[in-house]
Amino acid sequence: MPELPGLKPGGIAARARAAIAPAGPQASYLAGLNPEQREAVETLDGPLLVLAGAGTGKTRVLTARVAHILASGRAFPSQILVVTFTNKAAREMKDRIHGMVGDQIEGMPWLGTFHSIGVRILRRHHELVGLKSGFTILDTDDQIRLLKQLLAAENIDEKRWPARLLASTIDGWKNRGLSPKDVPPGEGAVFANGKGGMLYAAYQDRLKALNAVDFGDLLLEGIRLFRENPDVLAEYHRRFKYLLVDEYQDTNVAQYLWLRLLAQGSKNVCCVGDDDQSIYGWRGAEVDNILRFESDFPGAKVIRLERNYRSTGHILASAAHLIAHNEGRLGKTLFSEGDEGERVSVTGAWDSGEEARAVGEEIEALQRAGHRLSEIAILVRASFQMREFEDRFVTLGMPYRVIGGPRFYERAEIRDALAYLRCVNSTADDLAFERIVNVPKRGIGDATVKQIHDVARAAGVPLQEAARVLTESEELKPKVRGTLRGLIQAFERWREQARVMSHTEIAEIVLDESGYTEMWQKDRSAEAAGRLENLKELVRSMEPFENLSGFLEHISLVMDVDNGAGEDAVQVMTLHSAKGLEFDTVFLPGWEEGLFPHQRALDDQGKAGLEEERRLAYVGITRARASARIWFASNRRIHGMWNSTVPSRFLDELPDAHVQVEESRGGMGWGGSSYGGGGSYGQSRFDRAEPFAASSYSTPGWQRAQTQRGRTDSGGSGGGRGGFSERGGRYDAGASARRGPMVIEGTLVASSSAPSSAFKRGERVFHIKFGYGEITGIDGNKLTVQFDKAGEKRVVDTFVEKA
DNA sequence: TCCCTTTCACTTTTT
DNA sequence: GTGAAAGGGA
Repeated sequence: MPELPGLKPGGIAARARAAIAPAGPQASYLAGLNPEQREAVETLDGPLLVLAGAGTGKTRVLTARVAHILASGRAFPSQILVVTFTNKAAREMKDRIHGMVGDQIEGMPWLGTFHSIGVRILRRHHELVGLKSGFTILDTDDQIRLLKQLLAAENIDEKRWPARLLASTIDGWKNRGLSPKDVPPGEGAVFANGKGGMLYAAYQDRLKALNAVDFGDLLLEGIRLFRENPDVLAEYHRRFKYLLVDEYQDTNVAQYLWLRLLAQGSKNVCCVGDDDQSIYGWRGAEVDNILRFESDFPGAKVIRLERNYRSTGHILASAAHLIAHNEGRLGKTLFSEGDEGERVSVTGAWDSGEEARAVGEEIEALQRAGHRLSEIAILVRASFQMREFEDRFVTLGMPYRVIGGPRFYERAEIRDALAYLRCVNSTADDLAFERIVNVPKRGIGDATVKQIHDVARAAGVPLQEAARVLTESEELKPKVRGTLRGLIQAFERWREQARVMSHTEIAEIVLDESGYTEMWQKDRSAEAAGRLENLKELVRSMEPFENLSGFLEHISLVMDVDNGAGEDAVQVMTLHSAKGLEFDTVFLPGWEEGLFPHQRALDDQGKAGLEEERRLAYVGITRARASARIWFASNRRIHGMWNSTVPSRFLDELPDAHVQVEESRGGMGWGGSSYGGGGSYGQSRFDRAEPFAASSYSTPGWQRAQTQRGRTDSGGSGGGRGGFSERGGRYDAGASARRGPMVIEGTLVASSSAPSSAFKRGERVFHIKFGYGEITGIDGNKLTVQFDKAGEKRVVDTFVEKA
C-alpha cells in the first residue's frame, strides 16, 4: 500500500475500515466466534466483565474487540487503552491485532503493561509529581542496596531486619496503593521496632533525591498525579474512549485504583479474567477485584465464556471437579464439545528420583510414538524440583528447555554491564556508579567509597563528580587516587566517544576498556563462558534501538530475550510460569502434602492459601490438551533430609470417573504415607491402595530401588539407558531373597520386609521426622506411634527404627 | 582489601 | 545438600 504523506496512518485506517467493511456479520474478525464470544466483542458500551475460563478464547475476544472498535469507527487507535501484565502478553496482543486490522495501524500507543503505560504517563507530567525529566527506574537490586544504606544510617541491625524484608514490606504497601502517610501506624511499626513507616518515608525521599522511581511508584505516583491534578485526569478521560484489561484477576489494589480513576471517564471498561486462575495473591493480586467488579462498576454486564477449545472431556471434568472445592469463586462450568479423550492419570513413585526416571521413560516412549517434545511439558510447584528432571534428561540425552528462572537482565554480568552504560549515559546515576566502581576489582574498597559518599553529600553532587573532586585533593592514597582518576577519565572519554559512535560500538568499547570482559575471560569457573556469551547477547540486543538512552529507557521495563524458542525440547517450568500456555501432554509431578499444596502457603495464608494452591493445580491440569499425568513420590528430600510424604489432598479431590490411578511400573508408589497433620488424609484412597501396603517389598520397583541404592556410586550415570528394558528380568531375579536393613545415605529407610512387623507394642522407636515415640498399635506394616513431641501418628514401619 | 570459612535459608515472580 | 552472603583473618 502506498504511503500517504502527511496523514496519520491510524486514523486513515480506522476510517477506511469503517467505510469499506462496516461491522457486520461479514467482518472477518467476527468469523468463527461462538455466540458468547461474539457478544463479548460486540458489547461496547458500559462496563463489561468477561469471565473467561481456561482455554475459552480469551485473547481472541480481546483482540477481536479492539478490531471491532476500530472497524466500527468508534475510536482511533490512540483512543484505546489496553493493559496487560507482562510484556509478552502485550507483544502477543499487538501482533494479533496487527494481524486482524492490518498494517495501517502503526501499533497502538496505549497498548502495554500497567508499568510501561505508567511510565509513559509519568514522563509526560513528571514535573507534577516532583521528578525531573529522564528519571531512572530502579529494579529490585537497586532498591535493596538503597535500603541497606538507609538501614545502616539508622543503625538498624541488618541481620535482624534484612533489607530484603523491608523491600517486600514497602512493595506490599505500594501494591495496596499506600503512600508513606497512608500506612496504618500499627503496620508501619512492625518493622524494626516501630521504624518501618519512617524508613518508607525516608526511602521515598531518597528516591526523589536520586530522581528515581521504583516499579511500585510507576502506578502509585500515577494515582497521585490524577488525584492532585483533575485537569490532567480529565485529559485522559477525554482521550481514552475504550479501556481493556487482560488478566483482571491479577490486578492489585494500586492497579485497581489507577484503572478506576481512568475508567471514570468513558465507563467503557472491559475486563477479562478468570477468578479460578488467580495465582498471584502472594504478590498483591486481589481476587476481590474481580469478585467485586459488578458492584465497583454499576450497570456492569458479565459474560461467561465456558466453552473450552483446548482440553478433552476427562481433563476438563477433572479440573472442574477439583476447583469446585474452592468457596471464593464466581463459578463457571467449563465444557467441551470434543471427545472424552484419555483419563487423567495419577501415579505414585518411590521417591523423587524414581519419579524423574519414570517420567523420563514416558517421555521417551512418547517421543518414539512420534510426539513432538515441544508439546510435552513438566510443570512443577517449586523450582528445586526441576533439577532432578534436568539431571535425568542430561543422562538420557533428551533435549529440554527450562522456562523462567533468573531473567536475563537480572544476571550479575548483565547488571554490571548495564551499570557501566548507565554511568556513561548519565553522570548522576549514583547507584550504577556504586555498583561498578570496584568491578572488576581495582582496589577501590568500602573505605574509599565511603569517602566519595561523604564528599558527595557535603557538596550535594553526584558520586562521579565527587570522585573527580576527590582525586584532585590529597586525601586518597596515591595508588587508589590513580585508579579512581583513571576510571573517571575513562568515563569522560567514553561519553565523548558516545557522541560520534553507535551505541553498540560504545558498549563494546566500554566493556573492553573497563576490564570487565577480561575479568570473565580470566575467570576459571564454569559459568564464565556463559556470562561472556550473555554479554555478547546484550550488545546484540541493543541493535534495534536508536541510541544508548533509548535502549536504557526500555531495558528497565522490557527486557527478555528469546531463549531458543521453537527448538524441539521438553519444556520444564513452574506452574506459575505455565499460566497462559498449553501443551498436548503435561506432567505434573510432586503432588504431595507440604509441597503441593505448599506448607508455607497453608501456614501463612490458611484457607486462602489452600484455595490459591488449588487454583494453581487447576491451572496445571488445564494446560493439557490431550494428556495430563500427575505424579507423587513417597519420599522426597527436603532441605537435604529424606522425608516420607503423604499424597496431596488434591488427588482426593479429583473425580474417580475421570481419573486413572496407575500402578507405577516402577511400583512402590505408596510406601510411606502417614506424615501430615491430623488423620484427615488417612482416608485417602492413595493410602488404602492395596498393591503396595502388604507386598511392597516384592514389587519390581522396590527391588529396583534397592539395586540402584546398592550401586552406590552409579546413581545418575548408571541409569543412562532407557529403563523399560531393564525392568522385567534383571531386578526380579532373586528379589525375594533380599532382606535386612537398608541404609540410604546414613538414614535408615527400610529395615524389614517380613510380613509380620518386627516391632512390638510398647516398644520405643525413632522416626526421622517425628523423633522418638512409643508404639501403641500395629496394623500390618503400619504402626500407630505416640510420639513424644509430635503426638500420635500412623507411620509405615519402614520409616522408624528401634530406639 | 581480598579470600576463605561459616552461616543461613530453602515457593511462587512481573515490572 | 546446596548456594549465596556475610564476617573474620591474612
